[in-house]
Amino acid sequence: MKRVTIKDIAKLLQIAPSTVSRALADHPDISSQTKKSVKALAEELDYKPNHLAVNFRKKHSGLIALILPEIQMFFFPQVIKGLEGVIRQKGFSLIVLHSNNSLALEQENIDLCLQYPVDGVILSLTIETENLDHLDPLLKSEVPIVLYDRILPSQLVSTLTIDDQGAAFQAVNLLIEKGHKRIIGLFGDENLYISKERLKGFHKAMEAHQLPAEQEWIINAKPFSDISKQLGAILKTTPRPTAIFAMSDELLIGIHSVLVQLRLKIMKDVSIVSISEGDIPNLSYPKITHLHHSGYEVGIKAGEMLIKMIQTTPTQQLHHQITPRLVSLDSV
Amino acid sequence: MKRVTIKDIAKLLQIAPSTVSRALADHPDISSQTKKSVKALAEELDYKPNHLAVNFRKKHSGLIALILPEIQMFFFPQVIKGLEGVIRQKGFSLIVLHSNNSLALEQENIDLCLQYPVDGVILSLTIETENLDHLDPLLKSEVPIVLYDRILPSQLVSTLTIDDQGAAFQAVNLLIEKGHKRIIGLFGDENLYISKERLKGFHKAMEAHQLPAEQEWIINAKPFSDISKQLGAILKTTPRPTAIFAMSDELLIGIHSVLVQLRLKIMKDVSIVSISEGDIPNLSYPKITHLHHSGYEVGIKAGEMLIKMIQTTPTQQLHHQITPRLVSLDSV
DNA sequence: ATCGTTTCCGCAAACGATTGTTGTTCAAAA
DNA sequence: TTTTGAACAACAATCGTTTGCGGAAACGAT
Repeated sequence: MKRVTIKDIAKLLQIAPSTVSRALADHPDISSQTKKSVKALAEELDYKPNHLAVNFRKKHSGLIALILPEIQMFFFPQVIKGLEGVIRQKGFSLIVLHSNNSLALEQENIDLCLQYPVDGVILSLTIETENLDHLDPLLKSEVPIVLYDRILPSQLVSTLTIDDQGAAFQAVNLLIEKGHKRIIGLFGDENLYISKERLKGFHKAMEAHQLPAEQEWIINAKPFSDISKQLGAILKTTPRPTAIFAMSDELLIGIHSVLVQLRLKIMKDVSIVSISEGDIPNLSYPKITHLHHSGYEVGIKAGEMLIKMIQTTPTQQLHHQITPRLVSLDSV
Repeated sequence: MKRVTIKDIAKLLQIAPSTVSRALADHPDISSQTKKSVKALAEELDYKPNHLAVNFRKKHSGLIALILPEIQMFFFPQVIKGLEGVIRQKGFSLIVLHSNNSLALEQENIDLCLQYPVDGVILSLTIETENLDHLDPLLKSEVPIVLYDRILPSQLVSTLTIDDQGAAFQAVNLLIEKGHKRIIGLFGDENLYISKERLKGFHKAMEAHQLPAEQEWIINAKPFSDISKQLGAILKTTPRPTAIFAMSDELLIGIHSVLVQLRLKIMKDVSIVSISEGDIPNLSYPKITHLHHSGYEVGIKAGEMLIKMIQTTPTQQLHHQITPRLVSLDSV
């Protein structure tokens, strides 16, 4: 079925297409009489403007790209949820691109963004990404970029992070204040800026209390790898570590099966503090004390930042840091 | 920075834009000489065709919409991963829409799909959706639709499901064959077709072995609700049920904290079989025997079905059912 | 009666690429 | 020499919408 166009309406009403367009847009040049009849007919014919044409004419796509390095279970769905809401409300649509932790794919995704072109990009970097050179084409085309979570510090693009160092510091500090001295640190891939920052926070907290950092108690997990062997081995040493800090939900889940296996009880045998999206800590028993890193909040904020950048010209780079909230539950 | 257009190339080469277009497309009407020089210059100027213009002209957007009723943690990310891969490979992009389990929003999302218009829709229904009437406009515009997972049976659109009844039957049957007679059933929202089907499978298995179905042992959980109280209460009755069937990962996770709380051991005290995406069962200890419902596979298949529909005309409705594989681990 | 001002609307160009049609050139066949 | 037909490329229309500009009509003010 052919769809109704502005021309159809114009022909039926014996007026010019331009008039129809303006009437629909409530242009002041058009009499309220004309507007009324145009709108009535548009309604009747169920006229829907053709985005393809509008976007072409207006030279923007109404598309915002979210480029993900990997599909995480816990964080990413919440980011999407937050982002989608903000974006749709402002009349944009969200397109999702997946880099699969490959720099080459990330590159390819950026090319795609340029071809559309999308109106903005929200980007979390792959493990392989070591600099931001490949963003140059986007920058040159003045496509706003928000880098979040897995970032590299830069003044050329906007960035959105949580206070990674601070969060890790706070978590570990809490454990130490509760009397723990032998603390295991579970981190993500060691090449990630975010892992480095959180590791720094870990070390800072230890140093602040003059505690030695046991190198063997720091685990850097590759994505999707099984940490149970490493963690199990450490938990069998004597004297046994009494607390674990986990920098993500993925790692937190990994802890569970190890503890059950070794018949260790959370809280009684081992205290845990994590940086988490929030669902998993509440589904555990006992519930896990954590620093709440809300993907939902990140999604919303990222969307807001990007839209602000799109709507202001010349584009200004924004930098925002979310302070994670300590959620004290039952694991410490 | 202004981007290079076909006209620019034409002007520089003193030829017509149409010639440039055809040269780039390897049209036989163009001499290889011309083609070579055009391609060389295009390369040099880093010419990228403007999707906005191409799509407008060709009357398709290259967009495929994924409409989700809710953002699940385990299933949905894998679907995206599979889908994104297939789709990008065929030159489409994925846009994600979220209905938040509201029929009104689903409706709105469908409108959006029409306005673009997208080239195809992959849809999982909300809890509130009771019929497919609101898909009519899409159907009339001949936009291919693949309904997956949360479907309603229909001949008007393509459908992709797993053998829900069979999976549940197999799971429960396994438990019964291992000697269990008192089995708890954990299901999703009772209005969902998918819950009904799996419940049917549950009952069929019970009936096949002449076991009574205890109505009180069937739990229908609303999305995101806390099942621990209900489940905890049932597990405290005597004689205690000895096995649990969970129809999803979300429910499976819920079981864990209850069991830890009641100091019940998986396998020793309570056997478990679930229908799962696969990650959670392997992260448990002991690992959970489950019927593997691969989101990744669903994503890929859905993408393939949709693309086949897009590329064949007139559009034919496809119906496919994935048979979940039993993964025997340590929980039975 | 004349000159501004409004008010309202149409004309036509434009966005960038694609494509049906027409035209030119050149060489081979008649 | 004329005809025929490849081979190649230009012309122009087109997709649906927006927008700068110009112009007609109507009205009030001088």
